[in-house]
Amino acid sequence: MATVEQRTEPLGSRIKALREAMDMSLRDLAERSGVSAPMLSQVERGETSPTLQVATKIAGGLELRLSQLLRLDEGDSVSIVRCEARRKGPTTVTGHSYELLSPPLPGQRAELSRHTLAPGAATGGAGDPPVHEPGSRETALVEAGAVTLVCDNERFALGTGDCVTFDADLQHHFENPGKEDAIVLAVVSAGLRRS
Amino acid sequence: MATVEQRTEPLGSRIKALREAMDMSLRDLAERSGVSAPMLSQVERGETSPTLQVATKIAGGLELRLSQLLRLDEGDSVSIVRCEARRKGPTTVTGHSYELLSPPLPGQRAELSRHTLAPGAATGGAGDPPVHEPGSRETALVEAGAVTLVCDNERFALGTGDCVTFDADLQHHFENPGKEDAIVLAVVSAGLRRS
DNA sequence: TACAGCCGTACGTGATAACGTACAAACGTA
DNA sequence: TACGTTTGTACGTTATCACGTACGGCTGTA
Repeated sequence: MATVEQRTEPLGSRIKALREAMDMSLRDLAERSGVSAPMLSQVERGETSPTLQVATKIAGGLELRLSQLLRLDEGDSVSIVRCEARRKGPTTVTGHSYELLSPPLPGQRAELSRHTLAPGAATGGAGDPPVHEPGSRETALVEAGAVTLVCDNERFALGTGDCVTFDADLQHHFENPGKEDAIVLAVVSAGLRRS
Repeated sequence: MATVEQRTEPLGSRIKALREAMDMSLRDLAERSGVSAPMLSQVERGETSPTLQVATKIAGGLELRLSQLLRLDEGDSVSIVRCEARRKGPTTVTGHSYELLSPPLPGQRAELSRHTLAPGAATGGAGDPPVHEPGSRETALVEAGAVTLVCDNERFALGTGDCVTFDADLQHHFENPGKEDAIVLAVVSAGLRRS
């Protein structure tokens, strides 16, 4: 019977490396995680595919969330986007323009964009599409001017230098109530497909 | 026998919601993922805890990485860090100071920091601690001046407005070769514990 | 009213994940 | 050298995961 040769090895190696980095034996991790030592051994060597239940326990024993543990085997290298090579975002609303600063690669963890808002303008209308994918989270920094964040029908006033973090899958947009241009730097992290 | 009432429901609901959002039936997802429809049904209802193998397949059928799928059940709400409430980072090297812009909460996906580099200064020495946790990834935007990124012994020259993304668990630091202060905005995403 | 088609779920079976125990090798100490 | 301890792994058993099949409930069409 030709065993399917499933790609579970890298995770096993990762677990082993992390465990050893924390200077723990299999039995130490077993006690901390509530998973038996032999099971851990098998998982580390890729001889078995753990259940989400035990995988979660193992991650917990390593003081990690399972999502963090799994995320370790992705992406690579260095990627530069030159100032002049920034991708302009489509201008759908007058008074709002933006550029994408992070590289257009799949598997990015965070997308950086720089938004310019004219006085009185807003990013997207009241209840428009500018809602991000489920599970995504946004961090925004006001570089210049002042803006109002409207998130889930609540309003938050933000001045220059203020920084806000919120669930980006909620209905939200920024407004510029001032007399001058406002510049907002936005970091959207952990988005999904299916817009 | 009192079944353990394991907390696997939220993931199941998530899967169901995503599947329905993509307008797919259990059998559709079964074909796309290679997991049987009855299995999917049980997972969605939290009646069983899938193997990492099949969980990966399910995520694949939803066009997601498993880490992304799992990440959906964390965090919440809005969190503001006022300009004057920024936490100053410890100044260990002369000529380098920085502030933390993102909130000091656990479970953050991305940490935003703003670094000021005096002429000739560098963030951390040559091969010093400023290496982030395994698996973390960093996106840096040069706001002012020019800097040189040294990542894994390779050098990258960056001008104002340039943006770079790289694996932050590699040996790296920034240098300011210019005559004026340089300001770098850094986004570190997906870090782990255990520095 | 039928019938064809799909939906999600209950059932029974084989595969395997996860446990507890027991073992051989490596280490430190007396 | 001999012993106690700890390391990681092999073994056999039980729990449960994952499959294929089959069923009742809906929806739309003839």
